[in-house]
Amino acid sequence: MATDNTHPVHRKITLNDIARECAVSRATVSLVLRGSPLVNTRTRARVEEELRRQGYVYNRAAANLRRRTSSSIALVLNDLANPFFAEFAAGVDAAVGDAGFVTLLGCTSESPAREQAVLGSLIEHGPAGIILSPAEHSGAEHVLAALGARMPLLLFNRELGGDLPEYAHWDLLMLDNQRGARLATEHLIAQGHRRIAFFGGHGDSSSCRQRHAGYVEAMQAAGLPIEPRWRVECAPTRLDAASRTAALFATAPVPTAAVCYNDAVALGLMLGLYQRGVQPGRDFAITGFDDIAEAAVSMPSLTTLSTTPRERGRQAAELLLQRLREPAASSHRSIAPVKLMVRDSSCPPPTA
Amino acid sequence: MATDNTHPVHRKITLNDIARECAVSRATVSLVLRGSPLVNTRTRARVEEELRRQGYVYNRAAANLRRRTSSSIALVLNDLANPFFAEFAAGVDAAVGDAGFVTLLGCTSESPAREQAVLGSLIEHGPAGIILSPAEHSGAEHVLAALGARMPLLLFNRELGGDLPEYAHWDLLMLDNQRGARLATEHLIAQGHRRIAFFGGHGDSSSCRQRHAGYVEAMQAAGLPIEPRWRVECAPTRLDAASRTAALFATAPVPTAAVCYNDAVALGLMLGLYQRGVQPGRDFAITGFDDIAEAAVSMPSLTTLSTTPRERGRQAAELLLQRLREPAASSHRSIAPVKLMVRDSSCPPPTA
DNA sequence: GGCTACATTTAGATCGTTCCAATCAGCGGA
DNA sequence: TCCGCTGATTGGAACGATCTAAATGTAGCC
Repeated sequence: MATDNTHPVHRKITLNDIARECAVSRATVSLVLRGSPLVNTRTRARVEEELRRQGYVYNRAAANLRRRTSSSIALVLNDLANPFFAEFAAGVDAAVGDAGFVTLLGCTSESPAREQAVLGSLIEHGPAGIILSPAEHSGAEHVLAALGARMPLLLFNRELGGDLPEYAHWDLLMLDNQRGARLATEHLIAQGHRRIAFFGGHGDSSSCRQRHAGYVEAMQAAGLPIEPRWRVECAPTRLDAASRTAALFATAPVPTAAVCYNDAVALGLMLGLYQRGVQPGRDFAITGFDDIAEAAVSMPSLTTLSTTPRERGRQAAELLLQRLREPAASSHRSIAPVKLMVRDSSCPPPTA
Repeated sequence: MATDNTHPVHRKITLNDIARECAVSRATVSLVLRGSPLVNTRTRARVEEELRRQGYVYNRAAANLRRRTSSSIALVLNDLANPFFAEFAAGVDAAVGDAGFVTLLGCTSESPAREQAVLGSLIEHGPAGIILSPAEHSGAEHVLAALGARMPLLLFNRELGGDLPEYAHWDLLMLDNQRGARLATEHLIAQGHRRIAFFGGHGDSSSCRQRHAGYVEAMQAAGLPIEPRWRVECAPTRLDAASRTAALFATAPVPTAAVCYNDAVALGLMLGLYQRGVQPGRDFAITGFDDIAEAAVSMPSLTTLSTTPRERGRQAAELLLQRLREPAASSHRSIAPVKLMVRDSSCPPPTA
């Protein structure tokens, strides 16, 4: 709980040092620091000069202690190495910084146990609020145990398993996965495809379930068949996707297009198609999800759904800051829109 | 300096609350928290029960204030959205967390002005030390102005321009750019190439200069010619690299291989070659630098230099922690090794 | 001179923790 | 009975800032 692995720090210049040297009181120096109009112009100048001269640095921790405030926001991510979350983190940090807060970072590596430990360690530093992208299979009760119900929390990207206590005002920011996959599917249908597969991802991932639901929705609305063998699961990596390509072509009739779980899977599928002598974007249509950097420059360029993770980061930070302003407001669910980027990979079906 | 954009926080349970309820003193509760052997087993049990019951959370800021210690490390990056730095950050955070510290994050977006602002804001939170990957063109005097000379600092990836004050014990961790590029070039030479280009990157980037120097070193050691027109500059992006491909083939004799500044450039060059009807890995050899995730699954797979950014992150954190243990030790420069990953893109030259 | 009004400054308590020196109970030995 | 010793506990002063209420000086006015 209070294990000791901290480290002593060099002697620092304090308000007292400045006050003594200027022959004024601590309080006056404090007023100068905060730009109060109460202090005389001449004293202010003297004090400011002395602050510069001694290289004073403000001790925000001490101020926060006295004022019972906080100046940090914790950001807890399931996977920082994923470019999507890295961009998201950059967006969060920018907005958090603009608001005069600082970002406390924590990574959970998709482990609920680590998530609980990280949360427990971070709250001891007294953040004003927390942005959490939960680890897969993380439950509400763990988060509640680590944070208590009063800590302002914004959940990003995934819902928590288990029951939310209704007295916890936790906000939510999700991608519109379902609508995105529906848009992609509708686009393929409009191109003339009728046999469309849903490729990649795992059924136990909530984002994958939502995207699949959007696909089903569009197919049903168009009266098109949903063949179970056109639902191919794989890990969300290029490599695994490439190796599962054959599953699409096992038995006739074969699909002419695939809605992929995400861009990594889509690019892997492209690779797999090339290896079978099928040219994506001419013989077979593909859509992705995420609009990662490579999507625009792959061969063919990839039709996909743009999620603008940096924007999402800003939005997440702003939602949390809003919550800090009104702690008692009822909890808010936001669904971020996604945008279909039509490129070359979503060709019409070959006219047989 | 002390602008007010913080936010009040809900009433918290303190040592006093626990002490009162257990009819012991604050000091005893504090001893319990820190697992001191001084307290009686029965009182300890009573206090621990009460801590749990009231959902006490330790206030590390207050403790740090009293003990004049710190429990955070600041990590300041020029570009978090870059997967290389994202991995690096994940490594830093893991090691920092293992040591019982927490990571304060800051992004500078390659702007020296922003870097100074971010550093200024972060030190007010009293980190024990700082890991800084400087913005391009950031100078030692700015960093010194923001931090003072006593703050333990580890520079990663880039040196600072301007003069280092010799009294500042700043440590350094760099990639072995020069040796890496030399290895790649030597590998191409061993494959039989004699006309080898250096492709991509900008001359004002120090990592690019180092890599180019390694290329020159290998070429000269082998007695091979270095044609100025085989040094093609471009932005380190796939798109720009693809569009500069033609520059390699402007005048005969044309090169049969290229050492690329990094993987993004190498993948862009592949794209550009395909568009000219040249097949990389058969008609033309390519090497990259970084070993990003796609390098192993591109077509052809990319021979490149692995920099293991997550490992570098751990290493950076550990170097800084070591410095905290011995603040007065003389400054230390570490060069991280890179490893040549031979894959399909570095074919022998076509036997004409 | 005595009064109020205004501009500036300040002493001292406080935030939640840790540290130091002091206290206290119990017990055994001289 | 007195002394010293050990084990357990504690009061009060820090840490570096802020806040409150009160003090100080200085004019202006009758």
